[in-house]
Amino acid sequence: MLQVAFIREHRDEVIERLQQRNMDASQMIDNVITLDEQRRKLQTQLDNTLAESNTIAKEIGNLYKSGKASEANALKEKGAQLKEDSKGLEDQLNRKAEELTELLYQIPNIPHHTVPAGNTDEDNEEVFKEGDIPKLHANAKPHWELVKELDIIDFELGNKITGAGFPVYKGKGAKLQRALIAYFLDKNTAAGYNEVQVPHLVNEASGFGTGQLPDKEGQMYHATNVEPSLYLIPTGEVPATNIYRDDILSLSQLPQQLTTYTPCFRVEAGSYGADVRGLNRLHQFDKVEILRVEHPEQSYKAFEGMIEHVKDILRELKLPYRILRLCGGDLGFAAALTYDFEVFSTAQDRWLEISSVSNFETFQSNRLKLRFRNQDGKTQLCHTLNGSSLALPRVLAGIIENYQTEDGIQIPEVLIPYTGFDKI
RNA sequence: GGAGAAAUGGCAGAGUGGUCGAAUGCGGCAGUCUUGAAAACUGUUGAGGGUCACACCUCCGGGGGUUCGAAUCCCUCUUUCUCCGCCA
Repeated sequence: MLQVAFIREHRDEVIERLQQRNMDASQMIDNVITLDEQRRKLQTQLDNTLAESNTIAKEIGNLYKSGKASEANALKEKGAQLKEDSKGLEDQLNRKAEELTELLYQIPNIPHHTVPAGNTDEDNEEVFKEGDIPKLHANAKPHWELVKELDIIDFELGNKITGAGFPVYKGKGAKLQRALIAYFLDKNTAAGYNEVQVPHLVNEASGFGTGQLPDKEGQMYHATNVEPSLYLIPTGEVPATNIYRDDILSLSQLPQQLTTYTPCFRVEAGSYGADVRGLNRLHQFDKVEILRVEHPEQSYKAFEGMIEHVKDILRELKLPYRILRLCGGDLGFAAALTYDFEVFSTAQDRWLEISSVSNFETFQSNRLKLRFRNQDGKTQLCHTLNGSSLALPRVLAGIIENYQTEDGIQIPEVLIPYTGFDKI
């Protein structure tokens, strides 16, 4: 969420930069400024009332001590009246503050100045491309056919147990999946990310902290038969980032680098057609995530570092990929800048998104109250970043499709030590 | 699941109705001393709101209550610890 003080001081700039998202925020921004003014006015009134009430309470204490009970009793009435006043003011203040917060929740992050204009994914800007697209044999097939023939991923079985979008990985398919997870985690920890295992259900405060709530309420599975209700995580980002909620880090604690492997659960309502075939879109999938908490001056350098890291993994896997800089219209609610990685699937003849690296700047940390103590000893909001390294199903799809041969699927060399076999 | 105890600033730990945003110690920061460091000494050191800056307000696990006044009393929830039971 954007900082009110920033909005107040940079009204025109905020409106102008949000236009990059194809939204006219002027009305919202002006409402924020008005609500904030009203809020502060009420706060002052309340403070003054409480100050008076405090003074009287002290006086009464002194009067009792000096034995002037009757005078003290006279003052009590006034104190009671002030208390009543303060309650009324407090109610008004809370309502106003809530209204302001709700409005702020609806305003997305300000795009980074490099974010290109545009409405849809067609307007995303390709910034990098690497790797050879393999020439497949004549009988090459998409992964959903291959995995069925080889009996390594069973969609129908998952459908029986749970429903569509919850596949069962079997035999070498399961092993390959596990190999990828181990390989990703090893790469990430070698690069300095600390491995953590986190809960797969989170409370409401965590959902708000990273910005999934209230924006993506409908996208998350929600367990409501427990009190308080819990959400199944749509990404490891949510629990991992919330590790830092309400923290004040020292300069020496920055940067923080985490990596975590988690399943991810997404409702994905309204999806249909070829986009969602096979592994392309699931309700449950695995992902290894990398996450950083950075000094604001370092965050874009860190962003580049994360991009290079993901590149390195894809190079090792020898998968052809490209990097897109998301346009304003495609940029996620909380992100200031996002680069998507896409692997080319030869058999499907299309690009599959396998990673998304974002800098949220202070958007998440403002909600999280994640701060650090700067050189002047003042608290200041950190920048948060995260990215997938990587999302499993589409990497799996990319490997299965691009590495297919007439007599089975070759395993990428770097994975063989993890799988223990070189062909499926 | 049962019984008991507890939750205070970065940490430890005082504080049972007004003089408490809170003793003291440790840690942190700054200074003195030193060639430099350590030690010692001196000062300083929670967060948020508000203000040009002060003033002022809020916060002692969360929420609610009693009172003119709550860290302190009451209710409730959560968490932690000890003992017992059960269990992957």
